[in-house]
Amino acid sequence: MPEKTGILKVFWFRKDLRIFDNRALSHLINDINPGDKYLFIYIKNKDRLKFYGEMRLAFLKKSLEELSSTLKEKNLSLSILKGNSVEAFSMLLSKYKQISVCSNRQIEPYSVSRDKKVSELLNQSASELKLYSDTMLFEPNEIVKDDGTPYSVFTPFSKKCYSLLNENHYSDSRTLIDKLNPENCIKLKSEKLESYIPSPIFKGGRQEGLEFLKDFFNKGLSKYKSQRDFPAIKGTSLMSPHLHFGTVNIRECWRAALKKIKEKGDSPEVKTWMNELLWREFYYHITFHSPYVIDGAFKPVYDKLKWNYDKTLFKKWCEGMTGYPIVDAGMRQLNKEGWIHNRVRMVVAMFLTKDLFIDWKWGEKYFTEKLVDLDFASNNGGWQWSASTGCDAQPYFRIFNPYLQSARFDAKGDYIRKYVKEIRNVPEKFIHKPDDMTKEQYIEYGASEYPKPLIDHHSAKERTISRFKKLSENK
DNA sequence: TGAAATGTTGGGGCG
DNA sequence: ACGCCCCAACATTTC
Repeated sequence: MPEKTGILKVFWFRKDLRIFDNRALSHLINDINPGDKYLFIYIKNKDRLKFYGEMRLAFLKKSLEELSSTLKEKNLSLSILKGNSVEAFSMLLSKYKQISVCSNRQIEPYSVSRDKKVSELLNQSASELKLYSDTMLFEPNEIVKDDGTPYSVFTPFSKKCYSLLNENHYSDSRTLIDKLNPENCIKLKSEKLESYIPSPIFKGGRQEGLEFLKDFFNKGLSKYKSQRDFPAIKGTSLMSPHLHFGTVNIRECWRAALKKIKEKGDSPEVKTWMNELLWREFYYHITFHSPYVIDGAFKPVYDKLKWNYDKTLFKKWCEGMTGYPIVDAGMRQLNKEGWIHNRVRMVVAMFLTKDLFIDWKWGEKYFTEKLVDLDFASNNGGWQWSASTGCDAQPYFRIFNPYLQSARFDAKGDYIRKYVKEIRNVPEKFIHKPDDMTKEQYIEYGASEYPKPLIDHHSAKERTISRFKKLSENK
């Protein structure tokens, strides 16, 4: 067994798969003395990755490969370790007397408890885990009401964000990677990553993320408010998976928005996007302050709702076979591309929870398995919003009519036609509600294979409202 | 980041 | 010409 050597400085990549403007990495580089040995790691934990869908694994692989080759260009090396985090650091502690680990803080309950365990392990060996703020513009304790308690409503939360926001929150931390002496970079045996077929939209890696951001800055940003709700148009930023894996960071997005405002003046179009970025922030903060949302309603009273647990209905929803074209188009896009347009995300979530009255946790789980951009906080927040179990519950305001949503946001049915091939030749007047066609018309337009609606929206809506009402009466 | 029901208004047809 | 009615379009309220 080799003799244990001196202090090792470790950078632990997690949801920050880039060199550029990486807060913890900037700190590490500043802390490194000329003779210090250092190591870059990513920990491949099979027990966690088994929850990832294949397209998401492909995204992760591509992003890690790109990160690794960026480091290689500087003669530095990324080591991919195996096991869970405690096992990986135990292994390092068996080789090095003392290690100092730098990483960027995560707020998900799982991550918080993992970091606590890692920290305790390291502390036993006079080692440490240092965490920095990078994933969000604000740390959860920074945005609180005047009485010190966290916000549970978005609008006042966002106002507080704007009032406190200054350049320190979004400035480039300038990661001076060139300062490192490559000779001191340790290289350990790396784990292999399995190959999967990527999403047709997102392949992963920082290069793609930057291209998307640039493209959005040039084309979509100044029309964001007016275009973002139409799923047939490329009106959204497509930054979500890159923000999740940190191939592009939140500050780069924020600076892009500010740059646009500087060039073109203050515009509600750009402001709307900034608000969307703050929604992400909001749900992160909610998750941090109310970790019980991982398996329960944000407002616990709604855990008393008696959801349906009908596997047959749920399967139809998963497959995009509900007979509601806009819902089916969304679910088929999810299955095929690992992504759904945000507007349609709300429509399918609303249909599952308010029409089929199936537990939002089932939908949340299915999205977790399928989405490339899956991010716990945004996904959970979005599902609870749709299910009316979250902050600002208000079930009356939270029931979409799938036909009206379809007619309003996909008027010509372009989006529907792209994913629901059975009805692609149906005329506009029937595309949102093929059920209005006669048998002869179904045949005439080649739509005979398309399913009849699983449920009647109007009666389903009434039933759902009465279930919510009953709950508030019993309070 | 709704939808449906209800209320209001104003222009045009028509007796 | 006038007033009444209808109804679309828009606004407000309610769930």
